Amino acid sequence: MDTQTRLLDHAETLARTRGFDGFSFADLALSTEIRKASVHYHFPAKADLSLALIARYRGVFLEKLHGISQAEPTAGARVLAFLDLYRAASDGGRSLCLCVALSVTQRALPDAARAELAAFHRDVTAWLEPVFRLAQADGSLRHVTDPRAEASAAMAQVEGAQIMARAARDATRFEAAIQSLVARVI
Amino acid sequence: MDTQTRLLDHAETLARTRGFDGFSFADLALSTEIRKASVHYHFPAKADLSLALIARYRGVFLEKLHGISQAEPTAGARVLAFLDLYRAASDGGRSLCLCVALSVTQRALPDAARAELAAFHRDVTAWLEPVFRLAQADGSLRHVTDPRAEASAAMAQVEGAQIMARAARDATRFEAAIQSLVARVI
DNA sequence: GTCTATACCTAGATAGAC
DNA sequence: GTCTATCTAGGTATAGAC
Repeated sequence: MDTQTRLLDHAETLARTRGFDGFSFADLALSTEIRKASVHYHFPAKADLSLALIARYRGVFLEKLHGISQAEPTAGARVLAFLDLYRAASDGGRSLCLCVALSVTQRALPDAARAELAAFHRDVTAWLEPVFRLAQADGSLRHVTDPRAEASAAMAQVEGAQIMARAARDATRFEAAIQSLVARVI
Repeated sequence: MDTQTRLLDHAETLARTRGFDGFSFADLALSTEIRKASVHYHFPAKADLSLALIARYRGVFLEKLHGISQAEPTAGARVLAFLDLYRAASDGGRSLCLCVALSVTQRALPDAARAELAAFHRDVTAWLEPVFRLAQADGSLRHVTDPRAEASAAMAQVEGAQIMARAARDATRFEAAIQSLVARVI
């Protein structure tokens, strides 16, 4: 695997477990076993790293969503698979979705990274909305009256669930927070 | 107003707008117009400040919740008032509830602060659960089947809504993310 | 209680050799 | 592409005068 990819992999893990401001190029250098200056060769500034991270993450995540659409015919099954994605990202409260991890970063991200982040949110809700619309048609999820509102709400709920699990370092908090959605699946 | 209180007020604002790691004692000294060393006199380490902040915040927030219970007789009205609290805390995407701001902090909080944070989450969901139970009795909120699950979900939803509004610096994201809950009020 | 001054450390980033 | 060495800025914290 090339150095660039290894750096992104380790940086993603660090950003998601400690927050983007919670690791330094020194930490990244340690975990990839190269020197700090070499990290700067690949990513001159941390701002460059943030952009590369979120851009890659968005592509990979969208692929997964499309995979769900192809594998699951019903809206209920798609929502459950969506929750699986975020459950995995939460990793028992040890980790956050990269999007959440960067969203809560204090230090100003470069405009390009902020735009990627906004695009990520837009893409995910844009994927969710037709899922809830499908639910109205196939009846595999109860009480859907406004697919657009449901899409926003579901995203907020999984993001909040990750935060709660992380604060308590307790995986069951995530489950408790999404239970109301799971229970609506027929 | 005494210095201690002024320090806590400014520190709370800074923590909620920039994140707890996003301000330094130097920033706090600047905004309160005393010297950095004097800040250290009141709060020897930043860990002490985190604990004082969350402990005070929990008390104040619980007071507000009790106020809602007394002022609003129906479950629907209580949920709307609860949302008002978080809408105000979000301040158009410029701010976060202190609890969220500290929950997403990268740097390890002292155990006592972590315990306060967990207690805050526990207290709020403990307040929400009987509200949803009341909804089942008074019919002022649609589709409540599991008050306990609803309490967890509502908390996740408002926390996630704050994160989304903050990431986009856009107040309408908060509204969009809680719309599904608002629409359930009769 | 508040101040000036300072010590210590870490993070981000660059220079220049190999 | 990777290294050693170094610079600078800023954050946390303390000493000691007033």
